[in-house]
Amino acid sequence: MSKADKTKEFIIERTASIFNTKGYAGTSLNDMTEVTGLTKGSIYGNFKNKEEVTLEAFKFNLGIMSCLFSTEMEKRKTYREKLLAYPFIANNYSETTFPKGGCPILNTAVESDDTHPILKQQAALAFIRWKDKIIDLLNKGIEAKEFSEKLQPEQVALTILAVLEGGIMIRKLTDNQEYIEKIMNTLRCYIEGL
Amino acid sequence: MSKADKTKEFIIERTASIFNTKGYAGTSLNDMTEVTGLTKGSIYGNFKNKEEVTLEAFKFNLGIMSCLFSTEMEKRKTYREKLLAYPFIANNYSETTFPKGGCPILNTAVESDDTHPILKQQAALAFIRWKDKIIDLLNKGIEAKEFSEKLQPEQVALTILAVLEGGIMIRKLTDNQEYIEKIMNTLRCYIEGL
Amino acid sequence: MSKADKTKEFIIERTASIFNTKGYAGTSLNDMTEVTGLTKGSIYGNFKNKEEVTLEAFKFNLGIMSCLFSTEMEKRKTYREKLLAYPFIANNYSETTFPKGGCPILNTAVESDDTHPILKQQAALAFIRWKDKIIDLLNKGIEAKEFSEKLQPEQVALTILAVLEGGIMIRKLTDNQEYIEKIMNTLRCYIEGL
Amino acid sequence: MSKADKTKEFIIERTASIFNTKGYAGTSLNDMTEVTGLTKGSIYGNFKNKEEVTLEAFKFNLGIMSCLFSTEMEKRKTYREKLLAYPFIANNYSETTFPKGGCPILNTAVESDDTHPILKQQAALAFIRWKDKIIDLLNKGIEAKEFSEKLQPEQVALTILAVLEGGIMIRKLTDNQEYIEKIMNTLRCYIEGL
DNA sequence: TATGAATGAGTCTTCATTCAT
DNA sequence: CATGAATGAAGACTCATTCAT
Repeated sequence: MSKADKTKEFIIERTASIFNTKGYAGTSLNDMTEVTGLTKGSIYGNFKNKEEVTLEAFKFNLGIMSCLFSTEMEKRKTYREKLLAYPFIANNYSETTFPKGGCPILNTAVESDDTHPILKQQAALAFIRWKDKIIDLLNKGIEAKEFSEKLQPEQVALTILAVLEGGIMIRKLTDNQEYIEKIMNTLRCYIEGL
Repeated sequence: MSKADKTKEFIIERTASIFNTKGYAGTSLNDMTEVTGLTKGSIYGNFKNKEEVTLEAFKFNLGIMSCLFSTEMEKRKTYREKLLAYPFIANNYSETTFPKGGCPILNTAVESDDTHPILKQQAALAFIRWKDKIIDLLNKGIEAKEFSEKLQPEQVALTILAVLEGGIMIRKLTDNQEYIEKIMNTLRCYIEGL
Repeated sequence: MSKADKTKEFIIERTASIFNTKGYAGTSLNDMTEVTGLTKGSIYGNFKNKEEVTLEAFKFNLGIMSCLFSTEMEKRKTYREKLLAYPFIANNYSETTFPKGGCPILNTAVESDDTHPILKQQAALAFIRWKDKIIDLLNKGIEAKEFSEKLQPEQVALTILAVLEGGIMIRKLTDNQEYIEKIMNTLRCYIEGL
Repeated sequence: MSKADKTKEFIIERTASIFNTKGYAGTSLNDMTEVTGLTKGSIYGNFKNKEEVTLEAFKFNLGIMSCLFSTEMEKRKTYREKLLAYPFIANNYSETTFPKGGCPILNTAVESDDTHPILKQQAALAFIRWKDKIIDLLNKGIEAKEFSEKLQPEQVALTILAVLEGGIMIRKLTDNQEYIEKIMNTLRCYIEGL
């Protein structure tokens, strides 16, 4: 890996959480220089734009979250148990493992309505991929006779995601861990009843 | 109502939807003068600073949404039917009735994490009041033997809100009406099964 | 005249000569604040852009030069004498009357080849108007039997302008007053022989 | 020729036309790396700074132009015919033979008034050499009885240059080939009448 | 010698805010 | 009360230049 690539990665690693906290527009070049210790010139030497940093930081945050879910899922065998990884992680949410600032998709969805169409598009894409992944799990679970045949995969997938995102948002808003636990409790029951 | 109060209200009415669309930080004084036809000086004559406008615009957007739900609820008699007003409205969501830009609580929750603590607090308060209102409905419904006695009001209320907010966010992100309909479908079933 | 208009005019007056000296791109906002004593914000309150200032400064410089020629011409009666105003003024060139930095059309022509198409267009327009004005004088002179009927107005007009601009450029480059005098001497003979 | 010299020459060759088009200040190091395919470090390895490149690029452009006139003149026998090479070339001006961007002396004269004294000095020197070369031709022509004895060599030389530069500038400004043809027509007559 | 990476002063522009009128 | 004009800090971004490798 070249030095340029190292610096790029370094910049992304350091800035990602600010982007996810202050918002992708609310994060300034100054924020970025402060947290990296680099100069503006250096950042512009490694990225074309603030937008490019923004986009890659979003991907980075997304990656952390995906990884978190994936590794937990791999530990689990049945499809039902795999799905239960979602409420499990959201419940045992911790700032050290989960991207600081919450779900990057949620954050981007809300922030970049008008202001940043490319980022919004990236987030929408990520969301749909996520949804399709859950649908895939559900279909496999149906095949494996784990879930009811009558189950409507897309509706279920969307519901799981809505509860998840809604829960994360409520936690972020109220800083009340109890709330998300209760919501995830419902989600667990919902999945168990599929 | 004094002239000052009228102007204040006028400013709020006009700016509220920009705030809910562009974000409370992303909306500039220039945006405000453009949409009101007033001068910056005039805005500062009626409000202490941008934050004050921000706060009142948030309240205004909140009011529109509350009103929407309340009037629909009043038409309905049983508590179950009252609760079903939520998925009903979210489903028949329209930019003319619902605040443009989506749920102000959700928006504020996401945007104002670090950047605007007072606004975040207001949103948190509004959320808790909303939650408590649903709890109240649930308790009354239990008393009226509409709902199961075993039902845990806070968990149910939080779940309803999570699905609602999650659904709105997904709609905002994907611009896909079908998605929210499916999610609200689940919510309807959930409420009907209480 | 409103205060805004006064400030605008003030800014133009003060900056015009820098633009004509340092070039329209080479003049920075800092140059402009220094020479006006105003802040950047104030300049942007009165002009949309640096480009807008640039364009108006060009017009201002153009105006000074046109005025210089016009007033000298009005003093003169015959068309031949009127044309002789050009070498006369270029000869008695002085930094106090003539725009500092030389002919704005010449300067703009050279500077804004690629970099500033709108400005170049303005300069080209000004040039053509100037040329047509000379053609008009020539035609009137022909009618008045002052000039030969065989004279080709456009060629003569273009020649006068080329010698004039060439002379100004040579003066600017060499800082040698003698040179322009010699060139204007030729121009005078040329006009006298028409 | 050492490798260093080769690289230097390569850089000059490639950058010269940008300098003459965008201006000596308007051309950035990035422009230079783009057009050469080299790195900034490499350019700084071969030249002390941007100014040095600037100066040599100016010389290079000057050389092209001089060469163009010289070779045309060598084909011609009488001094009058040699002088007529100027309007001939300016008339048959083509972007492939003539330095792109026009006469480097003219460009430098206009651009570098305040901003770049050394470059201006170089241009002034080149101009005077040019003028003296024409004076030389005129004197030889007088000796050879081609031109009138009464002719004032410096005035004629300056006039020729003024018309030439004025014409080139007008062409650059208006992009109208017809204009320069008319001007060069006058110049031809002027030389023929010497 | 050539490179890639970093620098920091500089560019233009927008921001929320103030205040004399 | 409302206005128009001014402020200066902060915004993103580009520049010529340097230096370890």
